[in-house]
Amino acid sequence: MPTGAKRTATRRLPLNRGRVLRAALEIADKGGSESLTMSNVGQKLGVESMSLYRHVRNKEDLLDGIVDIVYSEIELPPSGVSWRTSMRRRAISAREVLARHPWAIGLMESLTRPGPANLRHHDSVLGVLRGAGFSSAAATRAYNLLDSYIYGFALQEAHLPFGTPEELAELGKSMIPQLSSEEFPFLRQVGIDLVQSGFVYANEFEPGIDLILDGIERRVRLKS
Amino acid sequence: MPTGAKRTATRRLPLNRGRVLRAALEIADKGGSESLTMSNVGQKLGVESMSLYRHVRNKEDLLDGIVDIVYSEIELPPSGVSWRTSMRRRAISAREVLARHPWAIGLMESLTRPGPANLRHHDSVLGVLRGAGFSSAAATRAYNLLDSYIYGFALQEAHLPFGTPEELAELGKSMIPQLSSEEFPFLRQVGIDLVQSGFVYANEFEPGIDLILDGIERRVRLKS
DNA sequence: ACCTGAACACCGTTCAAGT
DNA sequence: ACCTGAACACCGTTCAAGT
Repeated sequence: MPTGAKRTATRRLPLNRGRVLRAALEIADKGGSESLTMSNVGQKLGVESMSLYRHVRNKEDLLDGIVDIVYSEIELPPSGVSWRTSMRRRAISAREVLARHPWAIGLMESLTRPGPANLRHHDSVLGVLRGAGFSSAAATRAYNLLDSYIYGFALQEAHLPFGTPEELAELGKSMIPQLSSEEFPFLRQVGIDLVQSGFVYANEFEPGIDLILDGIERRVRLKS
Repeated sequence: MPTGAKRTATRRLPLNRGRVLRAALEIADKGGSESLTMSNVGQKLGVESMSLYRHVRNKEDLLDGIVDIVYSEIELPPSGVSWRTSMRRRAISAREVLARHPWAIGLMESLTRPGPANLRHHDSVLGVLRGAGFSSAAATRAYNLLDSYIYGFALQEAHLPFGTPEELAELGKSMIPQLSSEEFPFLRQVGIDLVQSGFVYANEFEPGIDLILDGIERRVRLKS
């Protein structure tokens, strides 16, 4: 009788939207968005892919759902500190979350149909900026500047073929010799210099955010 | 005899990589990346999808190819002007090209396997910055700041459900009433203000680039 | 109430066979 | 030399039928 007991037990846990979305998110985290198929999600839950359609309308709905979960992981901008500190903390959290779920960056179409976590997040950010005296136009501009930088940084980071200086060094060893000094002299030289100085892409994020916060303070905050 | 003459004539044009890539690019421009299937590309060329494999290794190769074409459309940074002017012109061109080919932004994975246009572009940008006295580290930082902003801006622009103030107004009419004043007060207010003032997202790009160029001038150019 | 077998339309891709 | 028919493995999705 105990034959297949475990499988049956696993099955007994009733399926629901939350379990489906969590399974999908784990699959995407592990294998990227191309591994996220309805069939894989079903398998992870001990169920056929067709069963999922009772809990999500279709794959698009599933993607919207997991993108909103990712959004919910981003720290809301703290209150009780200056707008700069608050925006800085939020930006760092956002990049961290996107680095953890790199597949999510390419799924921004979902923002056309924002989920509840997304809306709440937007409202909080705008609240902090408005509370610090930004006009609606200035708050929008500041928000857009920060998010453009954050998403663009994350987008590039997600597709970087190296992370650690060691990986960069390895990549440099194989790539740099292929860059002819006549055709790509600057690329070659900069590549050599970066490898030699142990460049770490991730360290570039905070100086960039500070530069942008500076500009916002200086040019955006009290405008219109 | 003239039966099918035209079709035959079209077929006579020998297939080659360039024709395949150009057809693929047109399809993506017209219908987005989800309409870009091997079958559609073949159809556009009067050929079965299997014939394409003589000219591209596989679909990934085809995507790499069209992304590099997109890259080639971005204006190289002009020389003979200040680094700021040069970077500004390049940035504006890059955003314009990405707005014309919004599907390309999600295909950045291809940057792991950069094509010739991509390499040439990188080399030119680094050349301008190095020529203006930027160290390798400073040039990398400046380049990364600009590109993060450009890509992030384009990524958001590509998924914006509105372009013109009229579209924004229409969207506002349908969305704003759904935002409860208790749950999303700031989002609601900012939405109302933006609609009322005729906000145009695209106009935000240049002030943002100028803010970043300012920061680079001030903080990055002469460092390390 | 919840799950699935069978079926469909559509992908990318290979390869032997056609011209 | 260039193209294609047939075939395969894999998608997302619907729906009638099962428990």
